[in-house]
Amino acid sequence: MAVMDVLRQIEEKWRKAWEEARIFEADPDPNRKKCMVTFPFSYMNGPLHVGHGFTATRVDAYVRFKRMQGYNVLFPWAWHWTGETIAGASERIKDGDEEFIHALRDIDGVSEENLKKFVDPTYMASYYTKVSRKAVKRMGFSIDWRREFHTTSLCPTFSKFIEWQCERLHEKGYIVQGTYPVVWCPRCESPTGDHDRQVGEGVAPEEYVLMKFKMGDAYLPAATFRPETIYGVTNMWIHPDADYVKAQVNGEQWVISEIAANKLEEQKRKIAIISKFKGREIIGKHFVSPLNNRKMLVLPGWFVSPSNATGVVYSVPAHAPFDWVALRDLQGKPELLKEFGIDADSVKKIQPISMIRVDGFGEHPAVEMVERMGVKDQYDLKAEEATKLLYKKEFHSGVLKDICGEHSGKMVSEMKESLIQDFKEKGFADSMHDLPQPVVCRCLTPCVVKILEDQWFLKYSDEAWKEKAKEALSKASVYPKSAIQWFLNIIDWLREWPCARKTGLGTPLPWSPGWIVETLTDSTVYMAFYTINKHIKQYDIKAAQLSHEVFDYLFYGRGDVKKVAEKSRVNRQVLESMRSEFLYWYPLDLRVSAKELVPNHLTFFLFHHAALFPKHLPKAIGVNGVLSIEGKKMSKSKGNFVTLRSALDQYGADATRCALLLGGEGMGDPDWRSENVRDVRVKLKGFYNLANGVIETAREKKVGHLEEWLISVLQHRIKNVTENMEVLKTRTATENALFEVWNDFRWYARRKGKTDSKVLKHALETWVRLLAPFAPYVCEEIWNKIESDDFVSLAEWPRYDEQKVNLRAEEAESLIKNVLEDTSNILRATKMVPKKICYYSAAPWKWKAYLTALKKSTSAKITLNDLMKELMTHSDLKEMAKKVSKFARQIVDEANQMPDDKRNRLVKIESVDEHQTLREAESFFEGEFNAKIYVYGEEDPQRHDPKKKAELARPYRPAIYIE
RNA sequence: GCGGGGGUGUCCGAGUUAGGUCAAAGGAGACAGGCUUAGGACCUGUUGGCGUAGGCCUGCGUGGGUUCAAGUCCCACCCCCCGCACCA
Repeated sequence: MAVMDVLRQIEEKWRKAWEEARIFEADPDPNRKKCMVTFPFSYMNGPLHVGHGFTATRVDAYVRFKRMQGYNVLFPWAWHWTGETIAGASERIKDGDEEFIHALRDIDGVSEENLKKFVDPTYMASYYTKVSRKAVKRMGFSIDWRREFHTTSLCPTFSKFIEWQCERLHEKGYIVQGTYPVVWCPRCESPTGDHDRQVGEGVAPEEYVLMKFKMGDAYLPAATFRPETIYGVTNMWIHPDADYVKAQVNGEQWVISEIAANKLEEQKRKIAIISKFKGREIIGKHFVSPLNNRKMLVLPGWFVSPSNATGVVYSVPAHAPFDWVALRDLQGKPELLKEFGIDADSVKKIQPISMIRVDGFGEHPAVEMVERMGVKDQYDLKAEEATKLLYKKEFHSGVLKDICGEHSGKMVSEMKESLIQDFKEKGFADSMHDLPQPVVCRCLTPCVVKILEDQWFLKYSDEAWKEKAKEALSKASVYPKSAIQWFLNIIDWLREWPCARKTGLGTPLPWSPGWIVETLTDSTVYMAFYTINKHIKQYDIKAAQLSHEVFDYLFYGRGDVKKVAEKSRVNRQVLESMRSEFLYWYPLDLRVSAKELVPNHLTFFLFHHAALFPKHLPKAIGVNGVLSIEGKKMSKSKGNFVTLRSALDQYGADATRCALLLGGEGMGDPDWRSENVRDVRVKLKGFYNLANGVIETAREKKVGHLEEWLISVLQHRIKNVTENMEVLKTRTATENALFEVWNDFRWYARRKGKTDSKVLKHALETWVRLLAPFAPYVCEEIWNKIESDDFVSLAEWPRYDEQKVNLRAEEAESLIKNVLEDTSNILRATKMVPKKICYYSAAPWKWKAYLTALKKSTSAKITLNDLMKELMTHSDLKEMAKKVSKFARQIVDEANQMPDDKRNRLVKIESVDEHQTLREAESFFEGEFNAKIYVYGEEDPQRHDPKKKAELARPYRPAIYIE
C-alpha cells in the first residue's frame, strides 16, 4: 500500500477512537494536578493555515506531553469573529472584487455556491469555522470540544462575558474617554487602518507646528516640524497659483490653503471662510515675526504644496535646503518676480540667517548641503534628500546660536518640545495634524486626519497598571527567555488603546450604545470563559441569565449564591459547580502564540489579567516565530498560502505536525518546505515499518552488553526530551524523540547484526511514548500493537531511571566507536585493503596511571612532577619508572583538559575491560572491515606485532596494527 | 529612527546561558554499496582540504582583543528579518 493510504487509515481510525472514548474531555479532579493550555483563537475570515498549525501543534505537543505526565489537562478551542475584517471581506465580495474572490475560490477552495452566500458576514464566519474545525480535528489536536464557542453578539452568552469584563475595567478606571487624531476615510466614515489602504501604508498622522506670523489683520500660520528655526526666518513662501482662503479660525483670521481649511474642519476647528483667492494675491506683501516684529516679504514658492498642512511655509535659507534653493532661484532670475511686482533688489538683499551650529558645517549648512549635493533648483528631487539629511544632522547634533535668545546654547534635540510648549503658551504657535504622504482608502477615497472625540480607550498609559502588568510578567515563565525584554519594552511603550469602534461584528459597549468592543479587547481574558462554557452549553443557560452578578460570583466569589441563583434563575448547584470549575482550572498554565502578538495581544492579556484576575495570573507564556512558506512570507496574493487542510490532504497529520515542529523553536522563524514535509512523511512510514518489524520478531530474552547500552542511552533521550518539553523547546524535543532514538536503534542493529531482542521491543515501548506527543496517530497504532488495551495518548510518560544508566556500557560502546573510526582513518590514509587487523589493549599499569591522573586532576590542574611523585608511591609502578614517566608525559595534558563531566564519568566507572570488550566486538569488526581481527594485550608475549605498535596503546585508545 | 531576533559547513538547522568531549548534533541533498530490479521505495556507509598509521591544515558575518584553549567571552564594524497602534 502507498505511504499515504496506510497513514491515512491509521489517522481516521484513531481520530474516531479518541472521539468516541472522549479522552480529551477534561473535568476537575481534585486528586490530580491540573494543566490548562490555550492557543489564541484565530480569526475566521479565512481557513486556518499552516502558520496557525505551527503554533497550535506546539501547544498540542505540550498538552499531550503533560497529559502523559499524569496532569489533568485542559486544551479548549474557540473562534474569533470580532472586528471589521470579516464584514469588510463580505463587502468586497458584494462589490465583486475579482482578485479577492479569486483568492477565496482558488486558495481557500470555496465553492461558487458558498461564495454567493459570503455577502453575509455571518455566513462567511460560520463557513470558515466549520472548515477549520474539521482541519483542527484532523490534526489530532487533543481538544475538549465541549467548551467551544465563537465571539461577538452572535454568541450572546460570550457577549455577556465581554460586557461584564468591560464594565469591570470601566469601573476601575481602565477604560476612559479621550480625543485622538486618526487617519480617516470620509466616505467609509471610519478610521482607515494600514490594511484598509490602497495607498499610503505605514503613513501616520503627524503634528505640524504652526508658527503664526501677523500679516495685516490676519495670521499666516506657517507649518513646520522645526519651530526652532523661527530665529532664522527671512521670508514666507506661498504657491502663486494655488487656492488660498482667508478664514475665521476659532476667532482668529488665518490665511491658509483652501484644502487646509477643509482639513482643519475635521480637527475640531470652527472655520468660516471670509474670502477665496489665488496665492499670488498675497505675494509681495509684508508680514512680521512674532518674536521681534521684524518685517519680511511673502515670496512665490512653486515647491510649496497647498495640500500639505496649511500650504504656508516660512523660509530659513541658512538651514533648509529647499528655502535656500528657492531663494537662489528668485535671486538668480529676477524676471520671475516681475509679475508679482516685487522689487528684485529687496529680494537680492535677503541673506540667510545662521542660527544653528552643527559639526561639519560652517555658517550656512543648507547652502553647503545644496552645493555638496549639487541641487539645481527647487524642482530638483535631490532637494528633498538634502532636507532630510540636514534635518537629521541638525536635530541630533545641532546647538542653537546666540541669536536664539533664551534658548541659546541648547541642543536642538533636547529643547524642541519645551520650545513648542513655550511658543504655544505665548500664542506664537498653534498646531495641526496632517499626513506626510497621501493615503487613499480601499474605497478609493483620499483620507484625511480626523480628531475623534469621546472615543473609548484602554488606559495602558496608567503607570500603576503598567506596574501590575510587569509584575504579572515577572511571575510568569516566558519561553524563550529572550522575549521578556521585549514584553517589558512593550509595556512601557503602550499608551491609550482605542477599545471600541463604530462598525463591524462584536459586542456592543454596554454603557455607550453605538460602540462595539474592538477585537483585541475582547480577546484578553476570554480563557476564563472556557472554564464555565461547558456548563452554559450543558444546561442551556441563556444570555439573559448571565448578569454581572453571576459573573461576579463565578469569578470573584462575590455575593450570596442563593440570591444569585434566585435572581438569575440558574440552578444553585450549577452555579457552584461553575465556580469551582473556574477555581480548578484557573489560572492558565500556558498560553502560546507567534511573536507578532507580543506587542499587542499577549501584552494586553497580561494587563487585563493583572486588572481582572490578579489572583489568577498566567503561569507561563510561550512565543514562537512566524512561519514562512518556501522561504517567503505567506500571503494569499503572492499565491504561497498553504491551508492546514491542503497540508493534511497532501501529507497527513503526523507528517504535517512533525515537519512543523522540526521547523523551529524559540523566536526564530521556521520555514515550510514541501520537500521537507514529504521527507518527514517518508521517515514516519519508515518508523512504522521498523516498529512493526521489531514487534514481530522479538523473541530473544538474553540481555547482553548491547541491550544494556541501548537501555542506558535511552535514559538520556528520555531526560533530554522531557527537559526540553518542559521549556517548550519542541523542535529539540521532536528531533531527539524521532531521529536520535532512531540512531540509537540503528547503531544497535548494526552492532548486533539482528533485531530480534525482546529488549528492543521494550525500548520501542519507550520510544513510542516519547514520540507520541509529536506523531500521535502512528504512535497510537504501534502502541496498540504492543499493548493493545490503552491509548498511548493516556500512557505514562517515560521516566528517566538512573538505575538503568550504565556508564560502563556506554564507555565501552564509545570505545568501539573510536576504534572503528581510527581504523577507518588509517585505512583511508594508507589506502590499504586489510587482511589482518590487530588491536592491542593498554597494559594494566597504564590504566592505573591514567586513572590516578584523572582523579588527581579533578580538583585542580596537575603537573607532571606532582603526578610522577604520586605514581612513584606505588611500588609496582616504581619498578618501571622510566616507562611510567614517558607515559605520564602523554597523559598529563589530556587529564587537565578533559571536561569535568567526562572526567567524573571515567573516574566513576574506574575502568572498562578493554580487552574483553574488543574481543566481543571481533565479529563486528570483521564484518565492517572484511578482515581477520586479532585482539592482544599490549604486553602479551604471544602477540603478533612486527611494527612494535603495541606499546602505543593507551586506555580507551588501543594500539592498532594493520596488514 | 526606536525596539526585538538573527548571521554556522552544499542547503535547512543545533550548539553561544556555565570557553575545552567541536571538523562542529540532527535532517536534507550529493556520492558509493547492498537489496531488488525501474519505485521520488528500503537498508548501510561516505560527504571541508590534505595525508602510505589513528595525524595535520583551514574553518562558524568582518576586523581586532582576552586565554594554555573561542562558534562560544570582550570591543568595533557590516549585513538580514520582524514589530512600531484604532489593525487582526
